[in-house]
Amino acid sequence: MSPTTPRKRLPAPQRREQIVTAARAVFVEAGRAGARMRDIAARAGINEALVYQHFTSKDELFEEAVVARLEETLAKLVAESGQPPAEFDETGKTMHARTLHYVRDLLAMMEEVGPLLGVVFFGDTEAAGVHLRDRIAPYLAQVRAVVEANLPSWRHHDFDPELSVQAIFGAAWFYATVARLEGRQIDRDRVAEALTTMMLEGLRSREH
Amino acid sequence: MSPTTPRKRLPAPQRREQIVTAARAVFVEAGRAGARMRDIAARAGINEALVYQHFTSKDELFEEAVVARLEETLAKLVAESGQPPAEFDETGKTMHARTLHYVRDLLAMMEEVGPLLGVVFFGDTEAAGVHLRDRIAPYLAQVRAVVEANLPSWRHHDFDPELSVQAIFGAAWFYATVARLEGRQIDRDRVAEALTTMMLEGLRSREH
Amino acid sequence: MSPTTPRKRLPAPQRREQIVTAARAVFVEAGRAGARMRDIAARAGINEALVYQHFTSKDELFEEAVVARLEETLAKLVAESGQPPAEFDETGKTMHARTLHYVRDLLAMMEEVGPLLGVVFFGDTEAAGVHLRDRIAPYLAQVRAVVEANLPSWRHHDFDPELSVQAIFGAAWFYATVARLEGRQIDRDRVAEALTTMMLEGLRSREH
Amino acid sequence: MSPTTPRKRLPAPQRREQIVTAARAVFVEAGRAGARMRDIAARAGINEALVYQHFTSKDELFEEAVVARLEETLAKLVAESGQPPAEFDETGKTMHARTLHYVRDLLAMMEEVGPLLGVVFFGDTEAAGVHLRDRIAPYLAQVRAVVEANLPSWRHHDFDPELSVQAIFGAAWFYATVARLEGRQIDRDRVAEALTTMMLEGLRSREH
DNA sequence: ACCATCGGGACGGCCCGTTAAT
DNA sequence: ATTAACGGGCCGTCCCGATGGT
Repeated sequence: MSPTTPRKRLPAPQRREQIVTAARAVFVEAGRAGARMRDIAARAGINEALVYQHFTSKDELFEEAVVARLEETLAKLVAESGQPPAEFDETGKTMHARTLHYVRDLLAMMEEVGPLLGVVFFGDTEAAGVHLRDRIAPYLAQVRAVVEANLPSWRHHDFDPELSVQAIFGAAWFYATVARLEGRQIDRDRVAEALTTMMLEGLRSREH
Repeated sequence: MSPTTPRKRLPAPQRREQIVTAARAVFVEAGRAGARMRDIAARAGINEALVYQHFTSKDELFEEAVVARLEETLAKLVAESGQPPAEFDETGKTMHARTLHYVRDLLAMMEEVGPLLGVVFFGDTEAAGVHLRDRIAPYLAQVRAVVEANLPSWRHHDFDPELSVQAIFGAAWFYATVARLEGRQIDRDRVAEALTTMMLEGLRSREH
Repeated sequence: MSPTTPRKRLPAPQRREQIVTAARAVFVEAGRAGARMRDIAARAGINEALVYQHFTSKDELFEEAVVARLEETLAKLVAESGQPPAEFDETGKTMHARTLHYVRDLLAMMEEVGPLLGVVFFGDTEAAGVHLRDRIAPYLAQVRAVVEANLPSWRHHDFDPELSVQAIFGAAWFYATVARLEGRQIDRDRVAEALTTMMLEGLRSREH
Repeated sequence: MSPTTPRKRLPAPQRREQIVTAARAVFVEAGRAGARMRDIAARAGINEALVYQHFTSKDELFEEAVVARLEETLAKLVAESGQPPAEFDETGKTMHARTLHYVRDLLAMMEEVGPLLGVVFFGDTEAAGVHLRDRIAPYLAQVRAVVEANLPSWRHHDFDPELSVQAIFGAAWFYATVARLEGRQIDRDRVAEALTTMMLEGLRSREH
């Protein structure tokens, strides 16, 4: 009906992708259980039965549309994050730059998949636990590993890398979530800079 | 009637509370749409119809069990948070103590109502927006107001109070969520101290 | 709506019975898979959901409405069939009378549950095999046992009791089935007499 | 196309036959309504849509695969059954031989199409009535006619030919059905001989 | 006033029989 | 001969009113 959605006879992979996209939107809007297969089909502009020619169940569709996408994006983020340290970072500028880069990517990712993370975490507690352990925690662990590998290259207080990683992750997630729900756009550069500075330098200043 | 289940006649407020508690648990486990009135009644150990004599609908029950509880707890947190500034905090110790106190309360709160926040935020996008605006954002705003009121009393870099408040809020939320899903306990004192220090002093140290 | 079906608030056992009766009729009319839960509910004059408060699934309903009923009726038939032999039956009159009695009961039973047997046997092959083995064959075996116990009491050719039992069973079944499908009534006395005579005396006469 | 399944272009009649055979098997296994077009296609090793290029509907396929086949086989049975009487059959041997022949053919037929008969009779009552009247009863009538035509040629008691024909038909059907469901093979010669003797001579012996 | 049983409109996930486009 | 598509319907269940007992 709408001219944007080509109505008929798509090759299977395209159709799959289309369905996955529609499903993602509906899952985000209504939650895991609240999402209706009918709505997903409708949003994809197709018949409900057709969905079942590409996915065997709602669960499978959720897996592909939400969980897999979330994982992929996390993987990409982590892949880009960390190189081994260079020489000792006397001024801390390198550290700042690298953290800033990571935080900006993190924010970008959260804009995209933040809702997915929420849907996974707060859709069904049992499933959430499994997903966290199998698909999400490993990436957090990798980021922590990078942080730890970098420890010798800069001057820092004693701190818990795992906690720090989760803190910045959570900060970005929440900030993106609020912005999304308020319909605001994120000024990624500004926010990333602010978060990075806060983390590395702290809010308190020790000189007058 | 059956000898196995001795039915009890409870006064209304008690019954309500019992139902609300059961409902909260089920909403957290299964999400807003995924929660079944059947399960809620079963968990409260009563008949399904009885629920409807105390609450007119699932929505009302959700409101009371999840949203209202969330709001109450937030209100309590905020109420405890901020006094007007004392004299100028030269060493920053006062600031540290007050922040630490807040973060510890925040963590405690998140353990309790973190899941509720998640269920509200990721259950139904439309409702989430409204809840954020009407019931949650105001409290964040109050915290920010306290932060701003305190600004003259300590030495600090230039920073965005709103962002900082959200960052710490998100950090605590995420940390509590992960711990819950992993079945871990939170060492509230340690974590609060670590988060506070990170925020105020930063990770980087400027002296060798 | 119809005055014959009392519309509301039946005690559970009555309701169950009502549903079972309706289900039986629909299963017979449309076959196991062809029967629609909607039609069953409609014929019972109730809502479909109510059916599921008394039976957990279509399969369970089939079991109770068709298989259990079939088994019960078979059990009753068999229970009435065989006493141990009396003294030697010189003229064969006793044997005739007893066989006649059995065949008449058999015919009566077939009018009632013949269709059920058909639905079980030709609804789903796999299930049919199980039902035959577990619920029907035992009764045929019992009848055969009675026949065998009676063997010494009358003068007979050499014959296979099992085959004979199945033959008369099948004959009665088929006859009843045809009559039902043709909308005819069975003249039970006449048919039982004819079948009995045929079995015991044969069609051929050896004297002019 | 795919290397695993070499698709073959079959001439139409072959393809039809292939489909019909598959359909028959599925109809027998699952009943008329329980049979799925998908399963039929799968069993024929072809695509589901292809079925619809040879048969316009499931009903037509049922007609061809089940009803027509049943009718054909019945026709063949009847065609072979009855010659006009020879001279008077004093000893009854000829009658015995001819009956035996018929019963053996009947058994053979039942092994093949017994299930089809069941599916027709117990799939849908309404259709069953029509099929009985139009396609099956006529053959039974023909057999009865043969029996009646032969009446003067042998010495017999007074009996109802129609009932006798149905009795032996039902006996054979039931016996074959039980054997099939129990996974047993039928010893056609022995069973035919036993049934024939039982019918003609009866079970009771009048000499000591 | 509190509680359970009985009852139903509406819809959820899933898929069946069938048609068009290629 | 295949791949893509869909109208409609099935089984099962969900949320919720009435009705009746203690």
